[in-house]
Amino acid sequence: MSKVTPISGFLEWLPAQRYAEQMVLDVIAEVFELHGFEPINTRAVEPVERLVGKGGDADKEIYAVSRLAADESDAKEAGLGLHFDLTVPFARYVLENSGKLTFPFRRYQIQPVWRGERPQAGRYREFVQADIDIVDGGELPFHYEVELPLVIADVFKRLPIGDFRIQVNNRKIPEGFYRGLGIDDITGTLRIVDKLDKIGPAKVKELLVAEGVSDENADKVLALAAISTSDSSFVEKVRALGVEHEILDEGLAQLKAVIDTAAEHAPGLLVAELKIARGLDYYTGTVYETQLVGDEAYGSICSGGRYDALASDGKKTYPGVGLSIGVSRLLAKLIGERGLAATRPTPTAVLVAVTDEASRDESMRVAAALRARGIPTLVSPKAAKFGKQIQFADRRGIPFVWFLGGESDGVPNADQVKDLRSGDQSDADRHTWTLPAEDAQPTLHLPG
RNA sequence: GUGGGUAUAGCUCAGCAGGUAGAGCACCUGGUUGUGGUCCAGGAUGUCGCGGGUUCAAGUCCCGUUACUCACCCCA
Repeated sequence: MSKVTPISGFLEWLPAQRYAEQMVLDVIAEVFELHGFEPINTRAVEPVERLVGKGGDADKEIYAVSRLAADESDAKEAGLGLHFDLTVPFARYVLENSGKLTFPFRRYQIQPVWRGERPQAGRYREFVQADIDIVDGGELPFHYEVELPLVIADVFKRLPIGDFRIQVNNRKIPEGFYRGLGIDDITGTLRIVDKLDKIGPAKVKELLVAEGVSDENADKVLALAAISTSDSSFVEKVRALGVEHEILDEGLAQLKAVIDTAAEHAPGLLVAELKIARGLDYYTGTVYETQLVGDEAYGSICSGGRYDALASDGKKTYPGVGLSIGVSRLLAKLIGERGLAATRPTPTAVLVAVTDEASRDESMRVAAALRARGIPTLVSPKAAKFGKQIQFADRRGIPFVWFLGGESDGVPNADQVKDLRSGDQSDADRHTWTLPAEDAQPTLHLPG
């Protein structure tokens, strides 16, 4: 083999970083469960035909999976591809298990997904998503669209990720608004408006006019997109633009409900942002997008929305609403750049020193006693000088070193434990000694 | 898929008018004969991404190639 090199777009952490990531994942799962979501996992592959056409123009990003030794008989089987999100497999899962699931079904799912696109900052070819979705057969009550962002807000509030902002819009607002203006190409218009942050209002207007939108209407489209409020005052601002349409009314009422409820349960975290569009194909109601404050250009770290037809078996349609946390993107920023870390870099709390190889058995007994009481413990690999053994622990971030008492003149001495941070060393009993509270359960912290 | 940048020690990088490779950090040993972090003194380390060309001589110039990276598209 030649030189080992990283593969672009595939993120791998060092142990301390992975440890922090794991703690984040634990918090996410825990909060999802607090909100009544049940865990599922789906296989990594789906038939290619189920994948294509389901994710906008994701087709060209799908990784195909085949055996190296595949021959013609294999070619007759359905081609397999790695899933590029968790929604498509979930939809399939719902259909496959519809008889065994109870609806409305609330599930969470934390898994890697794969997209064969060109990587760049915050974009990977393999990344982890943490999804929650609520799906029902036939009709899905609107109130779930209010509930979901509150779950996400709860997750983020429990993580030291700094300030964040969940932006919410409702697809019915631009749709109704555009229809009220007489614009028919809803998706095309949205697609152009979606570029607002990148190219600015002047360019957007140019593109709109080029698409046949009148100068006056283009201004109104831009005026709508400019509306951003943290309370329900956006309703009056939209009204002030003087456009009337039934769908617009519905959208405004729904978005108002989301924002009003959020004002009570997650004050300041949700913003009505009428320019966001999201996944142009299948979203039909509320859409969400989340930015880290100060890193808005980094991209959304949590997105989703309402779709009327998550899945359909021909007879029955399953509408759903879901949100997906881009765990890899979020952590590449927080762990990779902002230094988010656990309060110690390793799960190990104690290194039991080995005085000499003859007493290694005794060191192992100490370790067993500590482990039995839930204290992560490692026995020193070598009976090196104590200075070396302390250094071994220190370099790994193991906070405590345990020394056997041994005996002098036939009288046993007490074991001792040393706290490497303070240098304090004192007698300790292997059957009763416990970690200080702050060491018993490492937590996440963000420097600065 | 399109366009730009980079590629030298484990890491961050320097090197140039073409003349057989350097710094800092990290690492190892000792000072410190069983208690770390500091300090001092020593020490090891490179197919200079790969292939070809020009040249007496190429890390340095030219061509190609691969990988990484940034941006566009789109998205978590």
